[in-house]
Amino acid sequence: MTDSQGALAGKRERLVDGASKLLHHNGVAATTLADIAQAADVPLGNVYYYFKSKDELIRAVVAEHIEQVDTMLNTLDAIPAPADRLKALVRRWDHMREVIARYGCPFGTLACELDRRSDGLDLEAAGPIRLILDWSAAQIQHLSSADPHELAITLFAAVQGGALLANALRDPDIMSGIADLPTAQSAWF
Amino acid sequence: MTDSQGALAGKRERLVDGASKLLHHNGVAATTLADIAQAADVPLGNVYYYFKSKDELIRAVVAEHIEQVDTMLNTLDAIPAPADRLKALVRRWDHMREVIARYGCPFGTLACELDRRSDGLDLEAAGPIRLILDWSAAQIQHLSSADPHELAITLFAAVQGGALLANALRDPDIMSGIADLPTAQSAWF
DNA sequence: GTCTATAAGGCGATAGAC
DNA sequence: GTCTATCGCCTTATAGAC
Repeated sequence: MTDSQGALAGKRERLVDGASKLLHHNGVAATTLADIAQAADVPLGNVYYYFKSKDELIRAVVAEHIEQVDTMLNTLDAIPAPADRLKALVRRWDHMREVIARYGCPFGTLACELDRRSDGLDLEAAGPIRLILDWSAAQIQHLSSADPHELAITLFAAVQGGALLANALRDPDIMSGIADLPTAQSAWF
Repeated sequence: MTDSQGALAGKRERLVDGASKLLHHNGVAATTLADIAQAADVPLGNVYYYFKSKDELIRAVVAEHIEQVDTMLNTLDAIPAPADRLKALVRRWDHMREVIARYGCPFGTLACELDRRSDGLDLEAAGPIRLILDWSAAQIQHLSSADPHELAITLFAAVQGGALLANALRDPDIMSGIADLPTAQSAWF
């Protein structure tokens, strides 16, 4: 119950964690329930005791992402200066550069793939992105007289665009280049 | 033979054009050969006379994208000043902002979805992006003493990140905001 | 070259024993 | 609550008439 990664965690938790990883690495469409069940060491038929459909399992993954972002932003709030909080945010993506170069940003790629749907899931998948943008805008409000919403978008667009290019070109250094930008360093705040 | 969009174009051309649109709007996985055949007004079984598999049809779509980018860049080359060429490049994406807000950048989303594969198609899908980056770097070389490759990535990352956020938030104005940036305006070249 | 009919396989989802 | 067996559908791909 307490272990968030290992085999001792609850079955529901193992299913969500396994699905999260597989969706990121292989994409939504290529990931089957059989794959997820195997990764979580749960028999296929038992998945439906915890989730009534594949879509609902994906929804749980999105909710888990939102939870992770929320935790991350709360951690960043402990940093005294707002400008340093923003720099630390960008540094998080730089630290994930190897994974990003292979599989892209987990939030960005999932939003991109689910955005093509017209059930509610397309908008839900934007949740983590909305959270980060709103938080960033709040930090910027302390720093600049310019439009915080617009500056937040500029900042995170650089991160997401950098992640996309790093992934397409399989080049982790692109993420570092983005993190070193004056933009990301909040020199213009 | 000469019509590139209408029903008079050759079947192969209609198939590629229809597939290109459907892959952009619905994604690779959700698009079936039956959908493509119907959009192109070609019987399902006949598709296999022109393409030996779905993957090869997707490959043809990527090749078509590369062709389109090549044509676009040649057109931009007619603009006298390199700085104006770069601005015009970014403006192209701004002009597509409504489509981008609904379906994302055609090149970016396709690269993102195909990047999760390990056959050759993942790297081929990065072709349009590579072309644009190389061309941008060449323009920047006329303008700045800084690293042209890095500046080109900064510029196009802003465009691609903006497209991703515009799509996730369903907000076309984000694309305009990116186009108005000093970065995109090449103020720092 | 064109098209219909269908084969072959994989998937999400369910039934029902335990 | 757990798990096995399997159903029914959809998709890619092919066989073969025209």
